[in-house]
Amino acid sequence: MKISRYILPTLKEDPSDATVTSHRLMVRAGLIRKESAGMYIYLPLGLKVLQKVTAIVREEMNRSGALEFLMPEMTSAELWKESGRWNTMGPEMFRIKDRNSMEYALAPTHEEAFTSAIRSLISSYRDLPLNAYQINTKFRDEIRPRFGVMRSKEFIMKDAYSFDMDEQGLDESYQTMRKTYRTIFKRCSLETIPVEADTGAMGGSQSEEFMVASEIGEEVLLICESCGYKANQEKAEFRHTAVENKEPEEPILEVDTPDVRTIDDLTAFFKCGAERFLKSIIYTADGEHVMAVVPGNREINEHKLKNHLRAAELELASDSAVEDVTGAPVGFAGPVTEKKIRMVFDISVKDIANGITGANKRDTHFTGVNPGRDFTVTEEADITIAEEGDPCPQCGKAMITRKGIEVGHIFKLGYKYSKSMSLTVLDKNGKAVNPIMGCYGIGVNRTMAAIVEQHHDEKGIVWPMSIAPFQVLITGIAKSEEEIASVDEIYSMVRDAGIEVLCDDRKVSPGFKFADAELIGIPVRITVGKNYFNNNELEIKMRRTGVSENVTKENLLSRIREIIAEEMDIIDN
RNA sequence: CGGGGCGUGGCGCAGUCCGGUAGCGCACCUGGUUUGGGACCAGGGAGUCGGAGGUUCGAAUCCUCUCGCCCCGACCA
Repeated sequence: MKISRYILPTLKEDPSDATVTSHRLMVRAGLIRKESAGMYIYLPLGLKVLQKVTAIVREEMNRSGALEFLMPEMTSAELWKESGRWNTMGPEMFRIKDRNSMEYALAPTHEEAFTSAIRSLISSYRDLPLNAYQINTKFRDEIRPRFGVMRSKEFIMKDAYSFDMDEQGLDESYQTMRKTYRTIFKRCSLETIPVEADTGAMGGSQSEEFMVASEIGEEVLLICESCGYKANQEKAEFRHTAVENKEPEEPILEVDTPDVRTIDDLTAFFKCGAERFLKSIIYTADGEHVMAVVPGNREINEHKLKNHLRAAELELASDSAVEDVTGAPVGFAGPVTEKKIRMVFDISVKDIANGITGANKRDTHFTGVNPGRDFTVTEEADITIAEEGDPCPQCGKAMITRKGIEVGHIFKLGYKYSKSMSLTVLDKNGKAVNPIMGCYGIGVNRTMAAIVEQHHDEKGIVWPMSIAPFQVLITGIAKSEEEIASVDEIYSMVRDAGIEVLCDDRKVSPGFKFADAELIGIPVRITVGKNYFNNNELEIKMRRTGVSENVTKENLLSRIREIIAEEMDIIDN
């Protein structure tokens, strides 16, 4: 391909709306253009990269034995009603109607669609195990799309769904996908960290997310460098050490605390550490009010709380609801009360001695509050967020935190969909049983953006050979007609050898071409200029290392093939 | 949805406070000179100043409403 016949709108200046490196570089290098908020156009160069990523995903999925499908993007409301998600999916799902008022969803995911499709295709245990997948667009009405294609309203996902006869089979399918994912990301030259993930309240027993460590990541990971425990903060546990030698109990006292509501206010007022307070927050879980009580120095992990409560919806109670429930304005709630409200205590609450808590009365707190004596720990669970430095749940060593971009997710679904949608096969005894399912997703566009995050320098993108839009860029610096013909001859030779090559034949200055070459990041650059016209020397320069070498025209092809093989080798090993 | 910011040729911005009929850089077109690290000269095309309404002799500028976009928080690949 010649650039003179290509659309390659590179930009010298950063787009004003791009805040992260991958977004900035993808726009500047002419890979993508914004169509509107959360929707992007892939220009020819960007599409090539996307196709390379897609090809790797497809190859590895096929190698794992999975079968590729292509599902409709418009999924009928009936499907979603069967599983119950028509109501629970909420505003994130785009819903549309046809002229006959038939309702559809623009698929945000395809569990229902695949379960339904497979239901009509299989009937015997002999058909299992089965892993069905597709590479297709997903639509999600994101609250806030951002970071370019990293989080968009429309994106390409590889989604796979496994069907097995039993848990052991599911585990095998899950482990196969786990391995496949590691291979896929490795082939994309993307370093990922698999972490334990939240499985949610709706069932599902095991789940891992594949994270790319990055400062712009929207996920927080807790990592134990000692034993290798890795988990998403939503899920991460930490070891609670029981306090020995508690202080002697003091009497409970009512204290006037005018307008002292927050933990910061309280520590200033009482001149003591935040851990002494019993932070009591009122939530609404599926319509029921719940008081969550945690030590004042810790944050509530709403995922853990939601899972513990087995709630579908969990949100902070409104100010008026708090007043109804506690009899006091927000800021004065506490577990010492006659009121009937469900309370969930973090497992470390029972160790607090002579604590301070709201008195459920305006401008009033209790001091000297002791669990067991002043209130009963009725319901106990781990409901706080693990933080940097907390002891690892496995080995007790201090954990560190990292930010991560989630590029893949594998999940043991269990029977949720096979049961709710009546997917059955006959087992060996002729009895109808529900297969057990797993689901496995990779964000393809996000993977592409994550690769740019991991492979760039101050001049631009540095594509790994495996997903580069072209393997080789020829930069022609020709003046006369003869020289132009000469560049063209080199280009034809490389192209005809089956090498993916882009030729910069534009009539612009060399510096301009070199700067663009670095911006778009094609791994190998061949400069055809005066050294070639005069001395038969072609310069090969590697984008990744900056190392250059000279070859003759005769040796060019063999040397390029060698370099491509070497670069692919680096990725594989 | 809450908080903050921004909408001016394709892109990046100035002009807005203090009203006088739109400008700069990049990109684009023509001609010429250059060209192994983002060349130069000359000429040129391109903007309902996000939209609607209002105030005014006169609005990019002031007022009202509205739409869009970006950033910070709760969802997710």
